[in-house]
This record gives sequence, structure tokens and C-alpha cells, in this order.
Amino acid sequence: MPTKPTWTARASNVPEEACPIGPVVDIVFSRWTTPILWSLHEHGRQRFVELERRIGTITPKVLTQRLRQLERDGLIVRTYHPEVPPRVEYEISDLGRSLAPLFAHLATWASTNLDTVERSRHDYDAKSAR
Amino acid sequence: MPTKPTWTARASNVPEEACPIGPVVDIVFSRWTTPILWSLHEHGRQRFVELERRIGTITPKVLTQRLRQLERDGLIVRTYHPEVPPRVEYEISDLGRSLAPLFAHLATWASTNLDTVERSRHDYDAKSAR
DNA sequence: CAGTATCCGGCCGGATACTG
DNA sequence: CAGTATCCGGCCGGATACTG
Repeated sequence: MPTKPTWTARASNVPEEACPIGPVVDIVFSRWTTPILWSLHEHGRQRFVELERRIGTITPKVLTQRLRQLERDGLIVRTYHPEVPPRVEYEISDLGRSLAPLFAHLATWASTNLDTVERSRHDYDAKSAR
Repeated sequence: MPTKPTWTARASNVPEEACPIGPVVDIVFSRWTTPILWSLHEHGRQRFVELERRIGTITPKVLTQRLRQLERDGLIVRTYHPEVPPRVEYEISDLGRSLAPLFAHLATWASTNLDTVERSRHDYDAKSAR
């Protein structure tokens, strides 16, 4: 859980000025969580290696860390099948699924405004150059 | 711009499996951006020190970095008044303001589900302990 | 298969001091 | 006031090798 301590500290230091969405951002948008949740939501229940391959550039160590975090937060469910070789399946939970509209909202904002951001960056860099 | 290279790299390596909300997450939810945008949205145009005090635990160096990033992305507007002493004002842009519904959505999700996350964590930790 | 163990580099953010 | 310059520690994530 990457930046959580930061938010928590800030919230406790200056409670009245705390950004109300701080804690939830740490839960939902910490690193690798969106591709993992997205993959689980799109392609359903998956094994460890499937997720690993689908995400592409994540290492097993980090994937394990993120999956544990998401499981602890209740956003995914891990099922262990005691077979040989072992089989483990991950699926999105109801709580995780409840994020779908939010993600859709974000995707909509992106498709509408991402090119505006791009243009802004371009203009800013052009001005800085001269 | 903190984790951007990561997302970009992943997207270019495995385009077909890329999480579509990756890039926008880096823009909107990179560190300190939500409290800055929130403060600017709630309290209107503010000077550097006002923001610094309101956010509470951020250092000037980091605040400058984040403000520059947000300005470059077009989410805020910086106005420099050439006086002595200098006066600089920051305000949220139309593009930044367009994030308000999204933030509201996030706040709603948080108020509905944050205690579920808390309970899940508690249960998980209790199980791990034994 | 589904991870764990170790090592390691880079980067980010904090602290501190200074400036036009 | 609104920053910049420097230094520095910690942490996170990647690479690699290994295991029940």
C-alpha cells in the first residue's frame, strides 16, 4: 500500500483542510490497481499467470503484492485450490464491481478531454522553449 | 509527473491489453493533485502561500512542482502580477472544473463503501494473525 | 503453478538554506 | 512573496534466482 501513510498523516495533521477523497484515491488508484481490476472485470476469473501475461510488464513479486492489497481491501477474491500443481483464481468482488461506473466515468472524461491536455502540454512546452 | 513513464511504457508494450484509464489516472490522481485541485475548486483563486498553508504538510518545492505540472496539463491557471513583492495567483481552469462531477462520484463511492473496506481489512488482518 | 527471497538502483519527496 | 538550490534518506519497484 504505497502512498497511504502520507494521506493518513496529512489527514490527521490538518483534518479540517483534508481533501475528502484522499483515502479513497489511495485505495482505488494506487499503482497497478486499475489494470488489475480492469482485467478482472473485463475477462472474469483468472489465474495468477493469466493476469501476469495479460498485464504484460508486471513482475510476479509486485503482482503478488498488489493482489494481496486488493484482497485485503475486499476488492477482489482469491480462491486457492489445493491441487498439484496448485491452482489459484482471482475474481473481482461485488465491492470491486461497484467501481465500474466510476471507471466508466473516468474513461468518458478521458476520451473527451485527453487531447485538450495534450494540446495544453504542447503549448506550455512551446512557450517554455522560447 | 511521477508515474507517467510507467503507464506509457506499459501501454506501448502491450497496447491491446492496456488499461484504458491508465493515462488519465496519472494526470488526475498523481500525488498532491487532488488536494490542490480540491482546494482551488472549494476556495477559489489563491496565492502560493495560501495553498501552502491550506494543504498543510506540503513543502514549497513540491508544491511548485505539482502546480507546474497541473498548469502544463491545463487543469489550473497561473497568473503572475509583476509587483513588489511579487504576487502570483492560481485558479482552477474550465478543464479542471470539468473534473468536479468525477470527484463528487468518488466522494459518493467513498462515503458508501469506505467502512466496508475497513471491515474487510480488519477481517483479513484477524485471519492472518492466527 | 504460484508464488517467495534477495539484492539493488532510481526517483521522489522531505528538510534546510538561500534569493530576486 | 514566490519561489530555487542542494543534499539526502527511504521506499518502491524491477531483475534474478529459487521453492513447495
